[in-house]
Amino acid sequence: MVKAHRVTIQDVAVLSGLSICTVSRALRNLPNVSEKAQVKVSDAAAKLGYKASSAAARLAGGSTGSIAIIAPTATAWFFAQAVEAAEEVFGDSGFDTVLISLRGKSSVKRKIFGDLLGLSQRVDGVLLLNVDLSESEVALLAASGLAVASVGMTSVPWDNVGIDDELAAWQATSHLLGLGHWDLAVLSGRETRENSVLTASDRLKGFGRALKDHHLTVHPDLVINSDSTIDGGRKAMNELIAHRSLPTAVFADCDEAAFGALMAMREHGLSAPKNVSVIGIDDHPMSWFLGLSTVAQPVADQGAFAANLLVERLQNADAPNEPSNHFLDTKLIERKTTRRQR
Amino acid sequence: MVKAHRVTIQDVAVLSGLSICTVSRALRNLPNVSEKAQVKVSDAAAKLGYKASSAAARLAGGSTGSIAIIAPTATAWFFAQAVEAAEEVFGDSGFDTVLISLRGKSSVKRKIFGDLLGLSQRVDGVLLLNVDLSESEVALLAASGLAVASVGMTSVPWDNVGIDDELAAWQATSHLLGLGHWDLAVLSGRETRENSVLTASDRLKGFGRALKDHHLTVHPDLVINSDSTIDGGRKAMNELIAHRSLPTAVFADCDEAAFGALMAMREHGLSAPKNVSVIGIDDHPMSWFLGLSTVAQPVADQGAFAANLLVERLQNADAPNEPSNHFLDTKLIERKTTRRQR
DNA sequence: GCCAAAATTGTAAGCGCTTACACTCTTCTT
DNA sequence: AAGAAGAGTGTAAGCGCTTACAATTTTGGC
Repeated sequence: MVKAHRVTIQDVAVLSGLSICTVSRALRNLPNVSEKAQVKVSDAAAKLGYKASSAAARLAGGSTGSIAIIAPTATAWFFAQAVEAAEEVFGDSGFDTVLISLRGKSSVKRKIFGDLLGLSQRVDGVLLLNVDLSESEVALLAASGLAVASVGMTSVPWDNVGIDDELAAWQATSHLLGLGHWDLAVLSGRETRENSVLTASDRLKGFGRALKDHHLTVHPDLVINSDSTIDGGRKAMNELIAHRSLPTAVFADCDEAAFGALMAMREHGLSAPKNVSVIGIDDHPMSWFLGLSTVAQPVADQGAFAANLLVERLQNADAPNEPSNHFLDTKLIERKTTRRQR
Repeated sequence: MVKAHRVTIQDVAVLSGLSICTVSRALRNLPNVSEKAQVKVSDAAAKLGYKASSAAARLAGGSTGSIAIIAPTATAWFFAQAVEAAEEVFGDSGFDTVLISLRGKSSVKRKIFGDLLGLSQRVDGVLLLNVDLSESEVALLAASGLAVASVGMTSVPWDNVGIDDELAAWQATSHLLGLGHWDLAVLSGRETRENSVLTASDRLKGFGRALKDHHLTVHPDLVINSDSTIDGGRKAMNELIAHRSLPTAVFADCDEAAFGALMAMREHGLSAPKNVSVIGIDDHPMSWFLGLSTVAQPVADQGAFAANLLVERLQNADAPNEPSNHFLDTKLIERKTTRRQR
């Protein structure tokens, strides 16, 4: 048996009786290739099971065949869902997915932006999931030559998919207000300059707008910073219970934080909706079980949608249409952790 | 301003006054480089901010600087945790992480193994998370030239980290038995030939062994196949409730399935431990909240540990010590979903 | 039918790195 | 002190692909 030799473009060229150059063009569907040649090449490539070496392609100035997903974390429910959905789209389109989790470390983000050239050497595009970027970082990325798309980011010069975070928060808060609550606290995702969940500020805005609609104002003491995790929600709620006056209702800006809040309440012998009404955003699979009222959002859809936009950009780099911004619908789901305030 | 030109090894060579070749060797810490040269090169590289092009390196026969993580899914709690922990280790060691989620699709696995050569062209190593491999696939991988490590896989010719799944299941089951239950059902992760959670069969074994220790036998009707997800557990439990006689206790082989089981019970007006005692494995963050008895396992630790082993192999390819197999400890956590059977 | 323009195909020069091999100095031997 | 062995360094040939640009063939107009 002959030594396993990688099938190269050369082999395809020989088998199809054409030059390497023509093969290269045919394989990439470039113009100026006759149909005959096109067919011959695809046949030969198929017969040989040829797959271009992404390393060689990249080195010569072509594409790498991989896309990076950058997310604040890969463990939170939202991100795990979105990452997997996007990975599926990328995989089906023949791209490798490079996962980069910021893990709350500004150092990771700094490393990436400090070596954007390096990144662009290794991937063709970047999918950002709720990454809090400074203006200069946005500019850098936009100028990097990388294709970019994002989930949950607004006013950004590339395709974006998300929900209307302000509206979602407004829906949740209005639900509480409609139930007669007027003493509300909010567990709001941390918004550090460094890296955080961008949606948090919009959600806080929505909370504020709902209050305003009811001629109420936001009391700073009742805006609690909270990591968007179960533990974060728990700590935030504990703080609220321990150090501040207990409101009659709490809006957590994601379900996991709401879970944590419920936990904290339980630890203090409190429960929802008896002592405090609680509502979240997400419709996490556990929410139904816990009876958590929430505002549902399609998560996997967002990831897949954005991934598709990115792939399309990559595949027809020639059609430079405007960056688009898509909003997916959210829906209030009333369950058992919220009830009318007497 | 001069056009941004990638800093190449050539630049480093010129600045350090040495040949490209020496620079290349120095940068990779190969032998036969004088200390003087070593210093000059690192200085020059640092000053220039030089980073080798992984594409060029790979093409020339060097390493790619990336590692693939292959997991049955990226959304399940266990995998999300392990993936992130491993990604952190890889990132800190300068490797890119390529995420490949099988998503229960045998086609994905087939694609990978059908083009292992292609994979080995794109990554230096592979971290397998509970991937159910056939013997031939194991052989292929082992022969692929890729460095391999895994989590939760046994009798495999590469480094592995896991828990003693059989023991964990035994602990959970024994707890139930010790409480006086003898009519037990098990929600067991699906073990299709294609791709599934490998640990499932070991956990089933542990369940069986515990029964045997108590001179009981496993009743096939009470072994329910279940996806290792909330929804899977829910369906499995629904099936159990609807079509089979209700046991006094249920062992779910992961916490998420246990959550689903609890949900199903709730839907039928049942609750744990009143009607049925329920125990899982994992110690998911929600388990405490739900009072779920379980067997805790360190998840991020497993991912990080295995990732470190892999990185070490990659970094000293010269020291070919035996593949090692590490077991991390598990611990029974008794909470409120299990109680003594009267 | 003849010639310019357009369409197609081929040639060859890299992309930035690794590595076999040749070469130049140092060290030890004896 | 001459020669062998070894350490350190350089030369040059690729790795498999893309892409100017040159060469060739086809097309179309008159």
